[in-house]
Amino acid sequence: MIFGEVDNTDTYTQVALYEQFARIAKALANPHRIELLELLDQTPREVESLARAANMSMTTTSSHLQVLRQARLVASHRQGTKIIYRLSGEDVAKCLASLRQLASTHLAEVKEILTEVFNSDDRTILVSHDELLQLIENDDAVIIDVRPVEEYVAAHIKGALSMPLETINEQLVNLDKDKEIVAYCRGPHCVLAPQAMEILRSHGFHVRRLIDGLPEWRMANLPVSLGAQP
Amino acid sequence: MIFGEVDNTDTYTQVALYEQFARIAKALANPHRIELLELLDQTPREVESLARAANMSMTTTSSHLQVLRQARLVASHRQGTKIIYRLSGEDVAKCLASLRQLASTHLAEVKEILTEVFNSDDRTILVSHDELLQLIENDDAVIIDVRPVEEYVAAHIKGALSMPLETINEQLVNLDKDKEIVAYCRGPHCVLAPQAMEILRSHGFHVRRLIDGLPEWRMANLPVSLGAQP
DNA sequence: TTTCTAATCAATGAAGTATTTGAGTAACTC
DNA sequence: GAGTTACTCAAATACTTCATTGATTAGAAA
Repeated sequence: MIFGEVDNTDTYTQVALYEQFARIAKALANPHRIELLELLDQTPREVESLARAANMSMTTTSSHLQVLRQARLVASHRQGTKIIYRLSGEDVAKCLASLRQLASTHLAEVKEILTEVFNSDDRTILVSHDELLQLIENDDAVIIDVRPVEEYVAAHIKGALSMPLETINEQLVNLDKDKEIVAYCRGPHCVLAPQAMEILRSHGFHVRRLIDGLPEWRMANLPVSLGAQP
Repeated sequence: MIFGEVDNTDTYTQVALYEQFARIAKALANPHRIELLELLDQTPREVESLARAANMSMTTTSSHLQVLRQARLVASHRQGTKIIYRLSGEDVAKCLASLRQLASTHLAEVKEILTEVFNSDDRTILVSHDELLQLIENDDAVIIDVRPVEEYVAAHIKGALSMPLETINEQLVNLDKDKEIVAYCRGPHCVLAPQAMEILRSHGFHVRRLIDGLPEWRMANLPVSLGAQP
């Protein structure tokens, strides 16, 4: 065994590994695909639903999904005429979270957006998992899920009401002004809950917000319910 | 305040955030840049050293470093005529690790390479952090660092000998055949230590390997020494 | 000052990506 | 079997990325 040969072989091997790592990153290297992954982290769903939620054409959505599938970030199965896509594992969501974290600690642009949209988020307004659990147990607050109904139906925090941002104005009458409200949405960087808070506040409600979103709650093995609102 | 307006603003905001997350992923989406980051995770170093280690031209290396810097994954400072690059934070290495993990659990290509190169890695051959600490304390093993000298000088496991792969054949005479040997390199997917093991085994040594590499050891706050070998 | 070293910049062509349009296919309904 | 739904595939186009070439800059040394 000649030394040089081994060295070459293993240099190629190392490069092949770097290529595979980069392959995953390439699949993540597009804003639309990031959005698709975050949508799939809420619940598995068909192409049409993803296309609508991400505001893209079916063909474009489909081709992005192919890219994600080739990188093994998503998997799919057929259900009648529909094809249901899902994240291929929990580690995909973890990697996404790690990307988000990098962006929010290092990129000035992200910090700027965060202070702008989440400006109202001082300590006293963010609710931790533990605190929300307490509130649920003591029935001390109304918890509202401001994501689209479809996502609420797939999974929501136990006891939460569905109050999608699109229809929140019509549902305000059902809310008790004397009770504290806790809103939540898709995750720590989702703009739905902050926007809902603004609307509710302008109507005189006292509202706080969960520190992250449903996927994090689910991953922490905290109580989740399925199905539509009674 | 009209509802539609707010919705639009915040849709744009959300898209802007996805763009920033994708910006980080784009910077990671190239095998050479992954390699540069792994090299920088060993130790900060100048462009020429990176170019040599990654087997690229200075110009190409420099331009990849610009891409990494624009995504704030690396930072740099001048030292005389040289410009020293470094990772911009610990979370960069963590994100890389998360990418590697994704690739090794989901990509068949990676699994294949891993079983091929790391085939000799059954349980009994991998040494954990705890076990290596024991071995160091009891002086029960010779620990060898098979990375290039430059990286050994920057930081190495306390008590380890520098035995770079390139010169390992000449250094074999210094090794005690009756003592156990533990090799380590840049990380869990670095091919240096597995290759060193093969060479040592073919010469009749009993050798095992650390489960990961120096960066992980350092991050775990385990004992590290600096400087050249006495 | 001139000269050297280390690194960046600017321009090019080749290769790869994203989106649209239009055609094609699998499964279900009637 | 005809028609519909939900999706994928193929070709065309505009755009981006990569490596290479040669030129340029900042700082150190002579």
